Amino acid sequence: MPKGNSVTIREVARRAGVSIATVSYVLNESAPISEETRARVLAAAAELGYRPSALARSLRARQSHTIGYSWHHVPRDRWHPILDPFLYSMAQAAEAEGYHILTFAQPADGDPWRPYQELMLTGRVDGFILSETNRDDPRIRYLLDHDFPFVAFGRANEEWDFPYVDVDNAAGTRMAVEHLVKLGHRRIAVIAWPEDSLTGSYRLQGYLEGMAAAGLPVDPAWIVRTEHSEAAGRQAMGALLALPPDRRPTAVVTMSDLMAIGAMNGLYEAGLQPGRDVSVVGFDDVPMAQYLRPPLTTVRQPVAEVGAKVVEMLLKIIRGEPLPERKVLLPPRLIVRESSGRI
Amino acid sequence: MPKGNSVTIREVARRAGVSIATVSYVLNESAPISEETRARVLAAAAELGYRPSALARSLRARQSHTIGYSWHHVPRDRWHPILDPFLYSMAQAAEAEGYHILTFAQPADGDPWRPYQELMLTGRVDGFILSETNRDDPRIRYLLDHDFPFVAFGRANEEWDFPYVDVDNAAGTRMAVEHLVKLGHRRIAVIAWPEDSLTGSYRLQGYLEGMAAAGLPVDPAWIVRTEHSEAAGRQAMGALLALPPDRRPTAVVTMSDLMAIGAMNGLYEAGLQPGRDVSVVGFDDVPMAQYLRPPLTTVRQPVAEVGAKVVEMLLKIIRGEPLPERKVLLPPRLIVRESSGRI
DNA sequence: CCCAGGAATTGAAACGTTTCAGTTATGCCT
DNA sequence: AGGCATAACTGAAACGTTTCAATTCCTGGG
Repeated sequence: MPKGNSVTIREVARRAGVSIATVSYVLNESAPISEETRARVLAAAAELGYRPSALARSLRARQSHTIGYSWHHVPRDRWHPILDPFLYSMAQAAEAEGYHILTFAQPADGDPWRPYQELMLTGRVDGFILSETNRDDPRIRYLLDHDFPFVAFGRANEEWDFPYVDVDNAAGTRMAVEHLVKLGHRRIAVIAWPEDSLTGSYRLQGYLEGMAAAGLPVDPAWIVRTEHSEAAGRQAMGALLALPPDRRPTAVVTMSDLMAIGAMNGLYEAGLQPGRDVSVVGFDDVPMAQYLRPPLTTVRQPVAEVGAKVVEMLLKIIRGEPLPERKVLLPPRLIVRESSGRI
Repeated sequence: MPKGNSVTIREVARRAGVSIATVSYVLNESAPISEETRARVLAAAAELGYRPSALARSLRARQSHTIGYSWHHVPRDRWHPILDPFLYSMAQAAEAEGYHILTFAQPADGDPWRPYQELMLTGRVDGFILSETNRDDPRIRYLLDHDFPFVAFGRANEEWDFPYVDVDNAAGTRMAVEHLVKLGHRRIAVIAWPEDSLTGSYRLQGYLEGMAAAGLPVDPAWIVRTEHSEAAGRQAMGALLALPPDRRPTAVVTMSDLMAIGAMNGLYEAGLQPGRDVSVVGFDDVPMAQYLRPPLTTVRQPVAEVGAKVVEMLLKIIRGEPLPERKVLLPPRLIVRESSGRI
């Protein structure tokens, strides 16, 4: 049977010959204590290796100093492009302020807000970070209705007023289009997500803005909406290649690196070479992207910054401090590699 | 200022017209209570939406019902091949038993066991899951010395007695070699990790066993030890290709998908085609592997099973239940795709 | 010489549970 | 009818903190 720890404030007090209140005051520097007593308490605490119980402290303060985070699990043929850096930067930012991240699974069935409710009602967390939000997101609805602290990585309904940090998705695809235009492309297609994806609609919008800014017409056949998978990306590329030569796009912008890879594979299947015959641009800049053949031009999201920012904002909310900016949009960066072709 | 929750057992007791002890007994079914009272308490609790405070409960029980997990952060040009499925399966397994996973960051500097110590002494967690263990792992040493509950995904020094679950790495590379031998290869190389990697030494050992079992000699030049990166894999392949034709390997086993990708890129650079001119096998089966050109033959680790198992074992330890098997080795699976060539 | 006032310290309550040790009411046996 | 076991329930302690309110001890002013 392991012990864990068991030295309490009482023992420190006894060893230093003072009351537990004094020990608490010394350790938290929350009351004037004579230098001599202070030194004695500190010494006793150090000798015993005393660390205050986070549990007792939390109970008393009614603050768990914990932040909840859950992510959507994806099937094994896909991946979560940002989980690692996002979670890591959140953990770092939280720990710098004495908080910790509690990760929980999103059960496949049942109301999506259930686990949030449970954590909230049992007082296990002081707030939540959400990611992969969408329009009518039931989790946001729930937290908003119950006035519980949270910050989202991603937006939702325009009319819902809640704090979020998001990447300027439209700017990302706009930059991709601008880059392709600069390379001389005029017929640029987009492999987009279904209409129910809010993030997808921002990215599509960026494409449209980019085309409009360049004064290029958009053939409706160039906008392919399909699900987020490699196979879908491949099929979409097949459909684009089936267009008559004068309408066939010479470049394709996609919603994700996964779909970009599908698109490139679609080109190979047709005997074409990505980056030479047709340019392809992805979104996410997963680590693999740079090692693909050809290396993938893609839009990199400032994931670590988002992670640090959402935590910073959430802690302000939890502490009741004013929140200077409730809605933050961070710019992505276009990483140019060979899949978009040579200049 | 958000409220969180605040309905306590006291209010439930008042509403049901009983003492708080009775409420507790009803809710935990830990004492005989008349059916009538039971119903009244349950009704009161439901009407108030009462959920017991996890904090108070933990303090009283001296159990946080929380498990700590930390992972090594990697630079952006690499990735953590198993974080998502591993963390997810752990969270699921833990939650089924009323536990949660606390994730924390490993600071770049300082003793690696510091964050473990902090969490342990403050009573925030009841135990830890470790991953990416190695020989002389200071975290294992620390937890062992302090007799604190933990289970590792991965092994360490033979003489250290601690509970772990690991994938049978040797079996993985052995299967890879067998597969290649079956395809007719006789000169099979391995791109391995530096000697200080314990996991790497198991995987190398499996390669050696596979070669021995097939009665094939191993040319020392076929064993290239190098760091875990795409560039290293590429250079290693270059070195292998530089061997004289009669010593040049026709197949290569690698320690990871990342290095396999490097190896394949090395082949392309030399104007060769992976899977046709030289076979390549990876390790991990990252989601990308199947979309590579050619799709990568690789060893898949049963990550979700490991996650469920380590949690199951840790909870047994925490609860003081007997642990039937302290050292578990799970078999990996070879996923055959085209990078290893046609039969 | 007394007392106000401040600095340093302490006792005890409170946070919300669980559970031990008791108290009441009921029914049964002799 | 009296005693006693049992069932059902309750009061209070305890988990380890923080912090309010109270207490002690000085010092200096009148």
